[in-house]
Amino acid sequence: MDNKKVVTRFPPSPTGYLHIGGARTALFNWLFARKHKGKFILRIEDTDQARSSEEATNAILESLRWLGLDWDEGPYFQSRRYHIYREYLEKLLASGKAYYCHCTPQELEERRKQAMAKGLKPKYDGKCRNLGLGPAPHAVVRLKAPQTGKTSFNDLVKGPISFNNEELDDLVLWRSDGNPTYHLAVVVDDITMGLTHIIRGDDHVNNTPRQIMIYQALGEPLPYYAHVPMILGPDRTRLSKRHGATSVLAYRDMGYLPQAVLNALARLGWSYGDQEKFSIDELIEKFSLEHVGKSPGIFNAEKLLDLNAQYIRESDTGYLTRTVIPFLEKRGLKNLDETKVARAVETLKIRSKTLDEMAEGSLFYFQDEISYEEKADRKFLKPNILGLMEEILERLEKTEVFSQKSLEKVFLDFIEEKQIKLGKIAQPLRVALTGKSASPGLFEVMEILGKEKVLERIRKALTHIARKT
RNA sequence: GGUCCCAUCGUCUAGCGGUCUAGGAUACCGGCCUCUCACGCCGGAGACACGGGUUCGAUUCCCGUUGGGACUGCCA
Repeated sequence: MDNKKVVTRFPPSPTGYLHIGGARTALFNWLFARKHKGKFILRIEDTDQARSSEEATNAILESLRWLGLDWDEGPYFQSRRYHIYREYLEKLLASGKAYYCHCTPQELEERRKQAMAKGLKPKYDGKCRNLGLGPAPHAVVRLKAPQTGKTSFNDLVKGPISFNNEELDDLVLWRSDGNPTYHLAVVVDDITMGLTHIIRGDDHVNNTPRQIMIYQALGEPLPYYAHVPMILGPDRTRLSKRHGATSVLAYRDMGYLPQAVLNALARLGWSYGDQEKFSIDELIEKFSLEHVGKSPGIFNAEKLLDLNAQYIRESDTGYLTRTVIPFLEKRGLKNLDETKVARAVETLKIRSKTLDEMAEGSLFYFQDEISYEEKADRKFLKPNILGLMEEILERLEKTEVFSQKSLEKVFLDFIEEKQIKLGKIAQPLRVALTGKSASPGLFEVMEILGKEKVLERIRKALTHIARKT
């Protein structure tokens, strides 16, 4: 097995969107496969007909694509592979490793209760185990599991794990409705697809001995197991919808960059010394199961936000421009001039934590009319500034070249003459031009807005202030 | 309840017996820079759950306690 090509998989069940935890499992499998030049398979586990949906499948595929986690094979759908599971089931039946069980769910429920009442384990009591029953309308097929001894495996992240077989019971392999159960389908798929490494959430640790028993009953070699700790919500319970934004697509829609999400996910549970930032290539190069931690972690949304801000700061302006445009359009802006968007992006890169924030912060560049933030209006657009503003308007009217450099000169000369601080005039002007008290640098704003727009907005502010007197 | 897993700053984590008066990141608090907001820089506060061993020496190894999580389905 050691010299065999590595094969990993991501097997979501399409019962909902892809959440952070699932995405991390997918990422680890993907990284491990890429690192070892192996194969990464996508498999949709839709044996639960009632809960599976096509929308969920599509959302999962879209999430993986957005993250850039490409698969080499699949997506396979378990619902289309029943003949294979059936074939393996027959093998087990033929070899006496599995048997038909005629107990009804109600009977089982009853006996489970009784066992609990007596303080015994609520497991299947093995009633039909040696009855030699055949198929029947509501029969299920169970694995004839070993009842003594131990089932052990060496987990690649947790180390040796062992279970007493007395703890386990004869699990159902085939349901009375004619469908395979999860355990059978998983094991048969993993065998037939040639899986070498099973990297999954540690909520599966307890399932592992059952699955190992199926491998053994089938006489198949075991894969390596690596159980990654769960991701918890802030209340330390398993991450779920209750914890707010947990879906990958939600982060996309909030204006996160896929690299930032990937980076954050990788660092949740895995580490490489003190390094915090990794490019995809670096992740592939440096990822290893040995450095995956054993303890569960809480998803740190603040840190992701900061990482996102860093990636935005460092991203190529052209790329940011293309990705921010949908966020501007979402705000009703049409026919955007890409060159102008790029210039706006250039000024907002270092002050935006998300693309959504960037879009919000750049609205004033594109709107015909801006509105003043109430507080900013009250604080800076006061009558006492009228004089200075009129004077600077005059100078700007006379300024031919509206470049940052020349504008800066105009202002420096102006404050020198007037013996005032730049802030004195800069803040009121900022509000006049952007509507806000915080914005990119005044001169870059003016350059991008252009002379015409700048003059227009200053004049508008002047009438606005005049009305207050 | 039973089984299994886990336990370093609020959070993510480094640490694989002495290098630890425990390092980084984030968030928080000061300061500097400055036309605002950011960025950047400097500084601050903040953790080895507890109790036994093993050892010359434990954050690191073993056991127990406590705490947390997962599983306990004809769901995956």
